[in-house]
Amino acid sequence: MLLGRPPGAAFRPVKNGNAFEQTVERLMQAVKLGMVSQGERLPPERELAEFLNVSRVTLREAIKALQDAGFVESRRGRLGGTFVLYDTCNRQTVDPKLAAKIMGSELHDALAFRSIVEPGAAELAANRDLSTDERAMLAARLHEVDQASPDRRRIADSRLHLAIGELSGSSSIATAVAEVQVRLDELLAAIPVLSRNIEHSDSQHRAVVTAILNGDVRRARHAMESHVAGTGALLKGFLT
Amino acid sequence: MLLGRPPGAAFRPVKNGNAFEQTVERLMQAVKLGMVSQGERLPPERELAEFLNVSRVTLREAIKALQDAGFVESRRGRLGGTFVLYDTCNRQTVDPKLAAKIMGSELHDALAFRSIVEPGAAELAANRDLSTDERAMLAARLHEVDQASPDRRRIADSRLHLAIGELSGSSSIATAVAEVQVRLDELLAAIPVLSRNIEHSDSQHRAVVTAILNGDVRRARHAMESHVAGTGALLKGFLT
DNA sequence: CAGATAGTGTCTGGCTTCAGTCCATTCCGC
DNA sequence: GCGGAATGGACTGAAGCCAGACACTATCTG
Repeated sequence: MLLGRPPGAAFRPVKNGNAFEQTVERLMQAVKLGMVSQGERLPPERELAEFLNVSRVTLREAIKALQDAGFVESRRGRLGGTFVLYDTCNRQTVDPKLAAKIMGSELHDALAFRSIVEPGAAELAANRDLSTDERAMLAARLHEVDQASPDRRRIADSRLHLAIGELSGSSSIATAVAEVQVRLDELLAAIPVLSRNIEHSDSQHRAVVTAILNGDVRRARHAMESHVAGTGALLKGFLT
Repeated sequence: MLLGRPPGAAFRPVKNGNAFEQTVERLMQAVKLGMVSQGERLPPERELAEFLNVSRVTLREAIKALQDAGFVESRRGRLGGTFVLYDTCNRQTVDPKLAAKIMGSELHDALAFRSIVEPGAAELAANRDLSTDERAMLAARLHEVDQASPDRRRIADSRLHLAIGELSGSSSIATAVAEVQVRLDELLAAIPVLSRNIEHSDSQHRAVVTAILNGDVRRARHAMESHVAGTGALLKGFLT
């Protein structure tokens, strides 16, 4: 695998892999990041296929794979659909080999990207006029993290960050936040759950959410900057 | 085209279209944004196909399409390759219908994304230890914009922004900047070339580049923020 | 009980895309 | 000049993916 210098953004890949694998991965992510939770139903196949821009056959093959792996279950009939059985807590922690592989610039890049995207999302969210529902949803996500048992903490954290992405009001930003979460998820799950770290992280979460709810743009950005810098440093420290 | 509510980032498309069209578009972009300029040669087909993650057949079909359209020319032999004939200055300006269509949230989203990504890129670039070559390259890009004739201005502007993206040191950020440029390119090309606007934009470009070269992180971000806010407002004003 | 409805499950024919192989052309170094 | 190297050009068989039609099942509504 001896490639020459990598090309710039001009000739980056047009696609990432085959449709089937991509679809499986996307669905797994939706479960692992808590975008759909245990017991919930996925959209009907026809809709989902359209969303993912994939044929129904391909989508069904992907779902079949998840069924075989025991993650989802499909039922027919009017109230049928595909339901999430286990959202993957109790995941095995990342193996050091993988971590080392990823370390080589992948991690650095992901963290840099995050340090731009997430504070931006917080800023945009703080700058918007949030509806009552949106405010309630954000508060609920924060509360989930606060109350989460250790094995559900990671997923609750994801959901909070994802929510802030959505509240930015820009679907591109929301997508970017989701992408960041996916890239870092496994590594973040490997950080040992020390109460010291958790308290710190929780207080930063609170600061971010409070600033957003108060429409304090500068503080929202700044709080999120500290937060991602903090967990970034933790990650780098833990993986070296 | 009556879709229900759009799904969140969870079920965003796995791919955007067929490989052939995507490839054509990617190559066109590389030309239109000045990533490869007039007279320059594309990488050899075998490499390029690997970069784009597309089979050589597909790539060749795409190149064939560009040949038929008269944008590139291929020559065989040891010093052969595929050469760019015309980088598309003298493009027709955007038709108002398209603009109106795009206006509906697409423009808003693109500008929001840009307002996060480009200042972030400037900040990261300012924060890096740039090599002599990199510093020279950045200065050269700035000079190109300054000196550009009206019909080459858009392309020079793109190249400057793209360069800052690359200098961020994060390939994800570089990609995001490229994506933003692609999304806004046609619209930006439609802004009338008033010397008032140009001077203002130029002085902002200078401020950004100076701050980056001086390693002044805060000023770099701030200057870029003003710049994108400015052209954003100009765009919205012009298209309504 | 008899549709109507909203889902999953199955099949088919055809287009797209792929990896691999070999050919043709041009230039370089000896 | 002559052989090697670097490129574009052409072909093939297999695999992937698609749109669409049809079948099945469970629930709701009258």
